[in-house]
Amino acid sequence: MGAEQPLPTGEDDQPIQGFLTYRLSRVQTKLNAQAHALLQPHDGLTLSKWRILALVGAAGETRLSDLSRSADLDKGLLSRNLKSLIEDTLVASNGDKTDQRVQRLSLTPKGRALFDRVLPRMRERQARLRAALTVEELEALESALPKLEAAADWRGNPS
Amino acid sequence: MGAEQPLPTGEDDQPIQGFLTYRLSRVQTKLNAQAHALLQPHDGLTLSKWRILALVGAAGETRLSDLSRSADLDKGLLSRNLKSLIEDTLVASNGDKTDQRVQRLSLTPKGRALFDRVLPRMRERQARLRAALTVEELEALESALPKLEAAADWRGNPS
DNA sequence: TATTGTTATACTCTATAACTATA
DNA sequence: TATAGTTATAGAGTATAACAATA
Repeated sequence: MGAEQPLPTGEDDQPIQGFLTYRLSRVQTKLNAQAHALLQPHDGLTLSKWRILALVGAAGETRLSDLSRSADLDKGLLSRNLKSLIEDTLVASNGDKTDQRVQRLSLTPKGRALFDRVLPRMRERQARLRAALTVEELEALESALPKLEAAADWRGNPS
Repeated sequence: MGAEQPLPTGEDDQPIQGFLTYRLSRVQTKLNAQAHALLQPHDGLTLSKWRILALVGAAGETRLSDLSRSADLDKGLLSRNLKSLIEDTLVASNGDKTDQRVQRLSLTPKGRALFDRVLPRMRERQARLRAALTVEELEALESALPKLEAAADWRGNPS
């Protein structure tokens, strides 16, 4: 067991409300509620469904395994949400001729119409969120997020 | 602004993967998984339970309605988690003499011991997350989060 | 009437894994 | 053996609201 250097915390008595993760979580909760409120009037879209709809729409044509890899989404979640989107005739699923395991996914006209109706609202949301920040904050945020994502892999020493 | 074309991946229409909220959500998912992994070995604490335990621990003595207000937590969530914490004899609940609706909450010795055991690990986590960022990123993040929280109140124009 | 706290309902999300059918 | 995708399960978070007891 190597002696580890204590990390410079600087704020050793910080209460839990001050934890970065606590405040991130609060913001995330509010952002989710906002997304829910914006999406709900549109065919009862959930955030997951909207994201999948948008990913399929952006890809033009894709498949479940590609979405799972590129967007780092669970394939079970994808499968269940896609099933629902297909039942609502928002997404079309067509068998691939050369690989019969594969379903080729694309938006139906109805799905495309929904996508085109919702996207501007979600873009406006993004624009408003960005507008609430200074350029410096925005840039720092963009560079900080992948670092936090990487640091979230730490799992502690099994002491 | 001209008419926007929802092209597959143009330059001025940012794909959904680039949305700030999308990336925040990814980070949040990983942070939650990290917290879960760190807490799980300690009496199967969930993140909610840990937070409530920590809030009670920090307050010394408090009550459900105070926690709900100060930490902006749902009282149903609080009640259910507290019930479980009380069953595990981690939190003590004592009736208030002057107001019989109120339960006064505090940590039991067992709860205090768990708190004291877990807190250093969670502090180290915070320190590591902070250490992954530059001072500028950290400061920008701290000033950006409340702004995002406020901007998340926007609900769109009912067009 | 308002507040404190409990409980019920219902849905979503996350994680895991068993399972099939193809390749 | 590996991959594509489905399905089941279970736990956790979230939102809403009905409800009882007390103030």
